Amino acid sequence: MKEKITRATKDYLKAIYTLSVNGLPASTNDLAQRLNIAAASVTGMLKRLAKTAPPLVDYRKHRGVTLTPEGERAALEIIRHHRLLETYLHESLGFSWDEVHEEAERLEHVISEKFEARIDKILGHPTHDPHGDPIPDLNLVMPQEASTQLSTLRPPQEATIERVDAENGSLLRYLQEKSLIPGSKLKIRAHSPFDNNLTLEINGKEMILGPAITRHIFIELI
Amino acid sequence: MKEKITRATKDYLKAIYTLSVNGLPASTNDLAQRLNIAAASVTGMLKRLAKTAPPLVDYRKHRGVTLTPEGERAALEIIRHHRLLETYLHESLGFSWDEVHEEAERLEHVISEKFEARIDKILGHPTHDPHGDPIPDLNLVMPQEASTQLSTLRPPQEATIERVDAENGSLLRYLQEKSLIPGSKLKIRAHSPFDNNLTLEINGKEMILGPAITRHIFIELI
DNA sequence: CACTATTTTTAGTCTATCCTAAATTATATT
DNA sequence: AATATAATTTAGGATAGACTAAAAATAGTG
Repeated sequence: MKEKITRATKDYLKAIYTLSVNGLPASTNDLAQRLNIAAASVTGMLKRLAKTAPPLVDYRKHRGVTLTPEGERAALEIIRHHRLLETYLHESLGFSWDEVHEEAERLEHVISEKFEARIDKILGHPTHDPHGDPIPDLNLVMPQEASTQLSTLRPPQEATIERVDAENGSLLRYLQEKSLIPGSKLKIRAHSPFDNNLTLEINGKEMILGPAITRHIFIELI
Repeated sequence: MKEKITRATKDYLKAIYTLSVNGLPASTNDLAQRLNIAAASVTGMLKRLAKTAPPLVDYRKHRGVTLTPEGERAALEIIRHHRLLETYLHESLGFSWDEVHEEAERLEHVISEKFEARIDKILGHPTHDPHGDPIPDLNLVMPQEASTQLSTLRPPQEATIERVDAENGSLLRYLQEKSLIPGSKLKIRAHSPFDNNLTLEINGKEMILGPAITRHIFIELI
């Protein structure tokens, strides 16, 4: 009775999942932008996804989509593949953290459960990928995700970087150069009003970062 | 000017390559069988492949297909991916030799040149995959392939198994159980006429094998 | 609350790749 | 050479997933 879940379907489910973390439905337009597909095409696809058996999404005209339990399950499976792969590419194959996303994006659709199990074991059942994103466990339970943005801190708070929310290669390379990576400890030295720049210290080095950057960095207070 | 080479295209090129090792064209029917596609569909696809720019195959009605230099290049790239992957899955991820084919079949289409280069390096630039099939090198030059069938030997010849030509999982498991794997040394003890069974000794154990098996095993005389 | 700007959907196409059934061509056998 | 069998091609469709242009619905603003 199970419908075949194609590559395109998986991409949609994954996108819907990440766009609706807060529980709110994902909009047609946001999906179109993230998937690089015309909005009209997204509408067509959502209709199809909504009438599979069992339905993968809950879609209502002009109101956006959410995942059904089945859809969420499928999304989590792919996300688990993706993040395990990113970790594996980084740890075992020496890919830099700005390269792993693109490669994992292609591999995630074709690896078997066996492949997944092997790399999971080799990596020691990791809970987070190189960007700090949580990896759903074998039962597809998603670990807690760091949710405090660096941009919300004020002196003299101190924190550890837990997660970086970016797929863009050049931004990631920039962050790495500044040691703005998961695990780094930092102290807030100053905050400037109006532009919301933060002055912070990492590894004894001071730097000033604007909100366009600090919004993408998630931390845990020390 | 380069045409996009799709997944289906690659599958066809690979199949044509392996079906025409001897230089003879591959037939529509053989391709259909190997690819599990209706013969009529193969005809349609071959026509398309013949009129890309540059053409990937040389196709003439009722005469079969051969690869053009461009087609052969593309085929060798995929075969390199496939065989490197099989080797990697076996050596580094602990897949058994009867499992690697299926997994590699899916992965070969999506790995990047970087991924290829990494596993090639990790494996020490292997020249043969776990079944003994030669792996084209970086310049796509194919190493010499063992071409003497075990079925042609007669007592008291001795040989080393170089290659096993099979994709079927249960046959592969059977061969492994009998130590009929690349590297094994064997002695021909007897040959029975009519049924062409061979009695041979491997690791001190004797066994009798019919031509349905010995035809798929390729050796190098000692 | 009416009007405009934005978002979303409808309608009509397109391409790649597959299918089945029928027609044609090639090969083998008398 | 005539015929039967096998292999191949033609013809006509189907489907998934994308596109553009135009229509419709929603949301924001005076």
